[in-house]
Order: sequence, then C-alpha cells, then structure tokens
Amino acid sequence: MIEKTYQPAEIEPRISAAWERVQAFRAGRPERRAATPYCIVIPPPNITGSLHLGHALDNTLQDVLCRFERMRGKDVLWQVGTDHAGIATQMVVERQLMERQEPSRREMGREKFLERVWAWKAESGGTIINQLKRLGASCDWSRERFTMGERGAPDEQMVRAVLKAFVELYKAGLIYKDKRLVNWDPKLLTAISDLEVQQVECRGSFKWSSESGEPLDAVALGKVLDRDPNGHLYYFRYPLEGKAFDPSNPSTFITVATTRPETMLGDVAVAVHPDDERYKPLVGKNVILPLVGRKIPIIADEYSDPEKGTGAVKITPAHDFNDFEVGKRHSLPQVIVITTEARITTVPIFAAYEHYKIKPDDDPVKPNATFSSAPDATLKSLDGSDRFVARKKIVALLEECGFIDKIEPTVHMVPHGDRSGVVIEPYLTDQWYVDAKTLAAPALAAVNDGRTTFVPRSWEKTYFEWMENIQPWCISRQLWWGHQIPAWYGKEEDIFVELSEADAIAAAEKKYNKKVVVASSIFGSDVVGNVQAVLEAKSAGYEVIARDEDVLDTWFSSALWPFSTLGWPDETPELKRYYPTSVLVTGFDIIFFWVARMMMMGLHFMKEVPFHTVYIHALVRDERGAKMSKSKGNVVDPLGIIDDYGADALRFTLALMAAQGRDIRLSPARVEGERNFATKLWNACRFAEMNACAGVAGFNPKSAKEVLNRWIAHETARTARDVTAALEAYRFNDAAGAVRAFVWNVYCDWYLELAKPVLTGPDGAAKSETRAMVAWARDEILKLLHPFMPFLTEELWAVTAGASARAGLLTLTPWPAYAGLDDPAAEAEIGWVVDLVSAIRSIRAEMNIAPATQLPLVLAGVSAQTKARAERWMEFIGRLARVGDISFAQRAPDGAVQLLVRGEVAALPLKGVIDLAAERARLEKEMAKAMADIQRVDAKLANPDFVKRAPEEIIDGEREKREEAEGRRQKIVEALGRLGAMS
RNA sequence: GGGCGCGUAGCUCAGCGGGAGAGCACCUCCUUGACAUGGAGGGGGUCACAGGUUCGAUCCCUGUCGCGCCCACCA
Repeated sequence: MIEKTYQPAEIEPRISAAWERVQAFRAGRPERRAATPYCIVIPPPNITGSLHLGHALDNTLQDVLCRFERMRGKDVLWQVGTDHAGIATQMVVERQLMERQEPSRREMGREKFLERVWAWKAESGGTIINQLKRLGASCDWSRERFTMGERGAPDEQMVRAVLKAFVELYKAGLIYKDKRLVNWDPKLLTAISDLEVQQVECRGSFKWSSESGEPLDAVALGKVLDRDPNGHLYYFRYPLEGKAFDPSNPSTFITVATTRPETMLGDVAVAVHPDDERYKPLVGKNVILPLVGRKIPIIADEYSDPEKGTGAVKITPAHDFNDFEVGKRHSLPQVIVITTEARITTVPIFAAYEHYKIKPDDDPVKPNATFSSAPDATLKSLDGSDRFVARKKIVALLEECGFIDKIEPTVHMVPHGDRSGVVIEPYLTDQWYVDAKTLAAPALAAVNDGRTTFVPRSWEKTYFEWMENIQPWCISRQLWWGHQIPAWYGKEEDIFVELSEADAIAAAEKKYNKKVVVASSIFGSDVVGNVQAVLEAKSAGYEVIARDEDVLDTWFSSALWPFSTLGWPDETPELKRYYPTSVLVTGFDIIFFWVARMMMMGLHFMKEVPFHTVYIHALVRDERGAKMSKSKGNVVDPLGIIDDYGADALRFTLALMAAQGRDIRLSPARVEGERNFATKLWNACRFAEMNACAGVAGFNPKSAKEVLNRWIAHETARTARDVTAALEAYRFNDAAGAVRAFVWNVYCDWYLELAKPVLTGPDGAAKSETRAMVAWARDEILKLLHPFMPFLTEELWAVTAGASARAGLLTLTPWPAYAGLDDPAAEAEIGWVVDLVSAIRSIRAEMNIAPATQLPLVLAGVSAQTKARAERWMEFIGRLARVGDISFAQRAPDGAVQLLVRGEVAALPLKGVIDLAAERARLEKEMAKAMADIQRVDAKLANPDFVKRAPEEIIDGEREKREEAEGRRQKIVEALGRLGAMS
C-alpha cells in the first residue's frame, strides 16, 4: 500500500539504507565484470567543508550520470574522497585552539599540533561524506580516499603517490628550488601560488567638500590623506645628485609615482624608458634617495612606460615583481625593508650604510660610495611598525622636506590572500617550484587534438589562455598540515630528494662517504637540544642532514587524484580498468586550480589524459544573483532545503536549472514546485494502485490493442529517447524537463484521465490491458526519473511491486530502450481527442458555463474518420469535457458556438445561453488571426527570391500553412454567416 | 589593458535562422473518489538599441548602451 502522503524525510533514510545493505554502488560487481567501465572521480570536498549548494549541484549532476550509466549496464565507479585542504584545515584547528584558550600551534609544536589536526579530522572530517549520502550520491563508499591517506598507515599508498610524484618530477628537473619573489601572505606566514591571490579593487578616499558636495582634489588639499592606505598615487621628488634640491625648481629633481610609498626605503634605482626624450640626459646620473641617503642610479629600461605616471619609475627589486626583473637585468642590489610579518625593517639600510660608509677622503665617484649621507636616524623608529602605519609616517617625513609633489586618489587592483584576506606582500624567499610550462605542453596538445573535450566547448579557450601563459607553480607552503616535502638538506647547497628518510641517508652517505644522521627540526621546541645534538653528531664524525620543514600545496596532491585514488603508484586492477576516467564534472572556478593540473600530472605520470570529457557547470548563486558566501550571510543551506522538501526535489530543481550559463539562481519556491511534482507522481502511483494496475509479467507494450494504450507506449518511447539523448549530450535541463513534461502533462493530465472510464468500467480485455499499460508506463517513468529523483523512485518501485516480483532494486534495473513502439496513427487519434476536449473546455470557461452543465456536441460535416473517432471516444469526451451527447449533422445548428478542431467544426448549441455579440467578437478575433496568418504566408510566397532560394521543405511547409489557415478562414466565414442569419 | 558572458512575459530563466516558451507570480472558475503540495481556463513580450548579412533574424555579423565574471606587472 502506498502511503497517502509523500513524506521524503521518512523515505530517504530508509532507501539510503537499502542501497547500502546490498552495496548497490560498488564498482566491479561480479555481474558487470564484462561491462564497459565508467568512472567519475569526485572533486574531493575539503574535510573542513559542509555541503553547500555548489556541492549539491556538482554532485547531483555526477550522480545523474552515474545512475544513468549504471542503469545502462556499465560498470560504474564513482570514486569518492576528501581533500586535506592544507591552509583551510590548519586555520580551523588553530582557531579552535584559540577559542578554547589552549596553547597555540607554535607553543605545542609540530608533532602535537598534527595530532590535534588528525583528531579533528576523525571527529569532523566525515561530515561532508554523510551529507553527500543525504543528497543521494551513489558513490562507491567502500573506496573512499583521503588526500593524506589513512593516519599512520604503514606504507600508505596516498602518501607514496605524492612522494613518488615529487621525487620523479625533481629528478626529471621539473621540480626545482628557486629564490625569487613569491606571493607572501603576512598573516598566514606562508607563500601562496598566483591562483590563491585575489585582485581586489581599491579606490582612494576622495574627500568631499561640505559646501558644494563636489569632490575635492587631494592635490589641492596638499595634505597627507589619513584614510585608506591602498588607493592613492603618491608623487615623490627624488633630488638629483650634485644639485641643490629646490622643490620649486624641477631641474633639481626627478618625480616618480608609486602606490606603495613605504617600499621607497628599498629603492635602488629610478628607471626611465630608453627612448624617452624627457629623461635621456638624466640616464646614468644619480639621485639621492630621500631619508635613506643612498645614491641610486637613473637607468634606462624598457619596462618603464612613458605613458604611465611621470614616465620615471622607482625600482624596488625586493618588493615588486617587475622591479625584481629589472633589478636582475641591471645587477641591482635587493634591499629588503619589509619582514615576513609585513613590518618595516631598516636594519639592512643601516647595515649597508655602515658597510659602505663614506670616509672624508673618499672619492664621491667611487662605485662603493653608495651613500651620500647617513640615513635619517628617525627611520629607526619605523622598525617593527606595520607597513601601512609606516606608509603614513614615511609620507609625512617626505612631505616635511618637500619631497612630495602631490597625492592623488586612484583606483587600482591590490592583491589579497584568498584565505586570509590580507594584502599580499611580494617577498624574496627560497621556495619549491613546478616547471608548469613544460608540463603544460602535452596538456595543451591533449585538448587541442580532442583527446579531452570541454562541455561547453567555450571553456577550452579559457583553458588554453591560461595554459599558454602559465607561470612556475610555487608548491611549498610554510604550514604544518600537509605532505611534508621529501627533501633533506646536507652540507652547503646539497639537497637529497628521496622517497624516504632511509633513501635520503643512503644518498647522503654515498655522497659524503661517511655516516649520516638526520637532525630533527632545529626549529622544534627543543632548539638548544637539537643544536647540541647536531654538534655532537658532527664531532663524533657524522654528517647531519635535516628535512625540509615545509609542506606541499594542497593542489599538488589533488592533481594526482584521478590516478592516486585508483592505486597509483601501484599497478592495481582498478587503475588499469578505470583510468582514464570518463568525465570530470566541476565548476569553472577550479579549471586552473585543479582541472589543468590534473591534465598535466595525468599526462606526465600515466601518459594518458585523466578524463575524456570535462563538463563545466555554472555556479550557484542566491536569488539575487550574488555569489553565496558566509560573510555575506546569503548562503542557502541545501540541508535545510532537503529537510523541507526532500533531496529529490532539490536534485530535480538543480538538474532542471543546469542549462549552460554562468550561474544558477536558486529560490526555495522553485524547489517547492518540484516537491509538488514529486507529490504528483506519488499520487499518480496511488491512483494506479487503487485501480489494480499492477505490472504483468511478460507484458509487451507492442501487443497493445487499445489506441489509448498504444498512444501512451508511443509517448513513453519518445520520452525515453529524448531523455537518453539529452543525457548523452550533458543537457541535464532538457533531460529533466522531458521527464517532467511527460509525467505531468501527458501521463497524468491525459493518459490517466482518458483511462479512467476503462478502469472504472466493466472487466474485459480492454480493462486488463489498460491496467497493465498504466503499470508499465509508470514503471518506465520510475526508471527515467530515477537518476534525478532516486529516493522517491526507488521507494515507489518497491511499493508498487505488488504481485509482480521486481528483479531487484530500481537503481540496478536496465534503462529503458525500446524499438517498434512508435505509432503515428494512435498519436493522431488521441491528439484529436485532446484538441477537442481542450477547445470545449476553453469555451466553457470563457462563457462561464457552470461545470455541472452537460452540453450537447454537434460535429458538423466531419469526415468518416472523425465520426468513427468520435464514436469511439464518446464516453471519454463526455467525461472530460462534460458533454452529454454527441451527434452528427451536415452543418452546425443555428445559434451554436462553432469551434475549429483540426480543420473541422465542432458545434456547441447554446441557444439562449450565448451572447451573440460576444460570440461574434470571438469569431472575428479568430478571423483576424487567420487572415494575418494567410497574409504573412502570402507575403513570403509572393517574394520570388523566397520561392527561388528557400529550401523546398520550407516552401511546402508555408503552402501547407496557408492551406490550413485558408480552411480555417472559410469555416469562420461560414460560422459568422450562420450567426448573422440568426439575428 | 586582454578575454569571456549576459540583456527574451512582473520575477527566475530556457530557446537560438523559417509560426515567441517553461516555472513562479497574477486573474477567473472548480473541494467530481489519485492528487487543493491539486484541476480547468486566461491575461501578459516591437526577444536592450542601431546598422548589416540573408528570400527570411530573438537567433548570424558589426557597433552602441547597460550589467556580470575571469585574467593581467599594483608607477
């Protein structure tokens, strides 16, 4: 018995359990050994995450594909797992420590801290997996993987995969260590990659005049602005060496512009364009860096853009990416004046001054005469102050001495860390890099020659654009949570990159030809003890090596996901069977982060693309189109939606909205509508049950005799074809829309309604055939809908089994595929009934005829075929259109409303009921429409070019249209004539 | 600065060379034994604007206006 009401909250957990009980989603089920493999690797959610709508969409689409292909008989592996999410996880645990007022990460030390993170993972890391289960994801849960493997497992494969990838890339020269500027996050105290930097627009604080309301130019203010440190352009006057600086005399200085005043402490040159006539005479001369006293040269470099600023640009190699390059070209020193914590340090300035100090007898032209005077002693007071505080102070100091020309508010992009939100500092450090350029070449080729295709295709351009301009990928992170880099440092510049500590020792011993021991971290809690140990070891004749403290970027392990999860580096049967995977489903926001890197690593290590298709879907936004974010508080919680309307309704809504496009705006009202759809189907199944429509074993829809039944078989087959084709083309919205329209507007609205007279009528062949067909079509619906609404359909599949034994779970039932069910004749006949009933209903509503009133119907001058159809469907039409009696006549009776149904007249004699004027108006309106149609077609046909150039079938179509419209017109003329005869 | 995308019914969005569609909202009617989480009917759009290509343009091309996103060395 089907319950009276559809209650998803009661059904869904029960069905979930049923699937788990038989391990329905396990890959490699014995009966599918010979089947074609189909594999999707899940974009591993962060262990810190909880299911948001983006996940819901992404996983719904993957699940639709997996369930579809599983029903099509493939051996499906949906590989599930989670990502350790280095920075995010470390932040979560650190925050927790702070909230609980426990010792900080540094206080407790690396080992203890990592233990805490693992403990946290054990406690909370499974949340997202359970949420995926609630969504109905049909992953192979037995194969769940974690990017850092299982804690403490010996010889853990997921760890081995990362080590092997790193070591092999290193030995192939594709990973290297380099000292260059990195994006440094001064809050998290780690380097981050280009992709983790968000450019944020910063605009200066324009001051507004209180009188006029007009913006006041900051120049006019002539004051140091005291607000937003990020949105101003500062023009500095750098005095020329050998001239008496006079702010009112431009020949005594050169003006440079900057948005980062505090970096001037580290300036080592001023660059101008070699062809810039304005500055040509100054090239080779020196300026005296204000406050610092350093003599810095004016150099010619093409980097300088005459159009920008003043055309002269200050060069700070240690704190700007471009300046770094300029500095290398001109062998300029790198003066670091900002610390890892983004605080000012003048120590290097004073140290340099001490080093190069001018002695009274020095020749001022000597190259080492770097300073013309001692640095301003007040600079020392800046030490340790925040960069933005220092900015204000430096500007104030410069202004005092006339070195500021002007300050303008400006709008520019400032890099921020995407996790920390603070302004990124370019910082000079040693970091590990992947030679992405080399790895990108095969990845580019693979998409170019179609071994991997993007859907929609247009994303390939984005992919190419980025891959062609790819930069070295900084993979080292100054964090603790992650894969520690397998590099051990020995004497001087020696680095041993090996799979294990033992291998590193062996390599070092070979090189040094003496015993080698590994020092534990000298940055660890017991610094003194460690240093002591190192010294003792050395004096005892050992060489000491120490492992790199840093860990790898999370995306490094994610890049290996399509093969590491299948067992690589071991040659497992799974790896052989499921790689390359079939399709990757993800949002466009991680094409660079993840898709591109999987392509590179997959091709490098497996020599084959990781997936044949990349399906890129939209981003889910809120009702107003804003990106959902916790800080904005506009996050729609999918779990709340599931509580309210069920996972099926949410999934179905997402699938319906998954059309190509940039974003999906989801409103709960829409989900409610789809929950109503589920209810509709539920009730249709109840109806079938109440009418004893049970599946009949061996029932063949092709053998149906009844037109109505042949018609629904025809419609079912067409729907199945449409849904299948749409899914094959990743048109999820079309697929879901096709089932929805079929269930609601065909099966429920017409088939069941038309079947009622049979089902409630006398027993007989027609009735039993109809019962069987109602059940058959319902079963086909459950199959077609299952990928979208798995819980509801599985439940209905079970409860409608009745006496007919189901072979098993719906989720493992073959997908509908039939031949020979098409029946145009049945389609034409039922189509006529539908049109007739609709036309009568429309008139009844328009004329406000009480629902209880039975109307007689006269079919005037109709064909023998129509007459036969009318006789066959008399009872049905009577019931659906409230027609009491159907008769036939040569012409419509006087005073009747005359309807055109498929070119023939159906008359409703309503003498005394109808308002003659209103009926005339109605007919005239229809007449106008017919005339307009005729005219439009005539205009086309009258055009010789159209007849000459348009394809034949189009012209024939137009002629048919004209004929049809002309027929309509004639009938209306006749009808109007009869109406006229009455009055 | 480079690139991508969008502007279609009140709202959210499909469609994308040959007669304008859906869901929601709105209006009217209906508690007839599957379903009021429902049924029946209905109103509502010079498909942003201007040119062009074409026999024919909401759809293709160019430009304009408006909006959004991504990338880029922040003078």
